[in-house]
Amino acid sequence: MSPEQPTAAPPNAPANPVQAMLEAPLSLRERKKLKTRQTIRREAYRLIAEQGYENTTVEQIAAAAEVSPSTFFRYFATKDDLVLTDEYDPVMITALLARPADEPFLTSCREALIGLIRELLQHEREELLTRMRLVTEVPSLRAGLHRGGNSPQELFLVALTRRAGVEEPTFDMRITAAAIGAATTETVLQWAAAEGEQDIATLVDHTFAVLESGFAGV
Amino acid sequence: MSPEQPTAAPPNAPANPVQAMLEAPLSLRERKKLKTRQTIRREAYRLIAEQGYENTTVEQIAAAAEVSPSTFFRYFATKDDLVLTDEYDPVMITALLARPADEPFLTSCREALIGLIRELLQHEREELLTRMRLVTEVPSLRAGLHRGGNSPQELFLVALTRRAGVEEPTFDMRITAAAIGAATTETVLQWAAAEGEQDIATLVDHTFAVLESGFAGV
DNA sequence: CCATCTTTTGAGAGTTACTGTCATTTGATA
DNA sequence: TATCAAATGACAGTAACTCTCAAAAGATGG
Repeated sequence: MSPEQPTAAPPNAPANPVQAMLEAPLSLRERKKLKTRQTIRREAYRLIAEQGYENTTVEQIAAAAEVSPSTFFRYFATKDDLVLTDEYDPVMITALLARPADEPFLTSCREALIGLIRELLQHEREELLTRMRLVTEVPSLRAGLHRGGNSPQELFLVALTRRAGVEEPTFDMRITAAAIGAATTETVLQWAAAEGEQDIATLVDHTFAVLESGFAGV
Repeated sequence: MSPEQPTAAPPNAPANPVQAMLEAPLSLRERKKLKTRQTIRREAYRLIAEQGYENTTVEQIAAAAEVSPSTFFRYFATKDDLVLTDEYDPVMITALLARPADEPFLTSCREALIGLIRELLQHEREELLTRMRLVTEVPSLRAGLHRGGNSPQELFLVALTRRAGVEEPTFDMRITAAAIGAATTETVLQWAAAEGEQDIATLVDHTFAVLESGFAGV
């Protein structure tokens, strides 16, 4: 019924996950869907840049993308999802699970994060900046960041649970994922707030140093 | 225009902040406002318990509380605020700032938290449990937890900034507040998920031990 | 007690995000 | 070319808000 998200890259996919997804052979139907999705997003970002997020209605976006409002909601469950969803969570989880299991989890996170972000910056730097700026500025988006499923917090929790090979996460895992996820989010937002002028790897390193130190500095 | 929140307890208020707020001399107008606010909340919780959160409309709540929908929104900016807002943030900040300035921030947080929670449990244990259960279950509430102003994250950030005596929080303060705030939230939710049967002081202690250790265990 | 000013309230109209249904179109398949 | 499944659009409906304005009720000074 609803259009599928692009599937996660398999473990043996090419090094660049973004390219990997784009290179996959697609049927006409799938190409059209992808195109529609991209058109909606593109037109949405254009209108939002012109008028602001709150002043841009779903109806306007749908009209600009030449689809009906119904169709808009078939591609994005909510207006917020335009900005909040991306397709990198599975990639990040894969990257996390690819790290040695006996490595401290903080180290795994730092390395996986830096790797993924570097990749993203090469291809979608501007879009990422725009998105993060919107998230910072629009309250409903800021809130939505922590909604079920696609928050960094959930992501780290899944990785931790799987790595431990258990079904249900423990309390320790929950608080760990929560803390690391929140700190990570804050770091990316900080980077966007500085217009991307600070080196994000340095910021991430710094964040994880603070986490590792047990917040000794404050 | 909009009804005022009960003001923060002054530094030299009685030990129990809840009582302190209730003991303040109130004009007839203020008493009515407080009563209206309490009635709305009480009727709302009653209806929500019967029908669930999503199935309970603002119109129903307003009718049950015998006010107009307009008035509902004068008392609660959003339906979510019924569950998400409380009046303890200023109390917590005061408690945090009352700790010695050279104490590690983590210690200050742990002690202030345990103190406040113990206080709350004596008077509003059931309501707190209900609220936290709702927050866990209803997605929009879970998201709203992190919205501007009344999240633990914001609260810790304000405390950190004031304690350092500066205007703008540093990057370190941001990630620290984010991590501690998220871990704290998770802890309280865990307590509620276990129906309040675990000792919350023990849970909090455990959480802060994990934070202090630099996540050495995972 | 009365007159006046201010705050609070209710009524009503309007906007917008979202849901659900159903008939039509369009790509896939044999 | 005929058939089936997926995608779309039109439409009606719901509910959370927002705004405006006039009426009601408490505060205040005489």
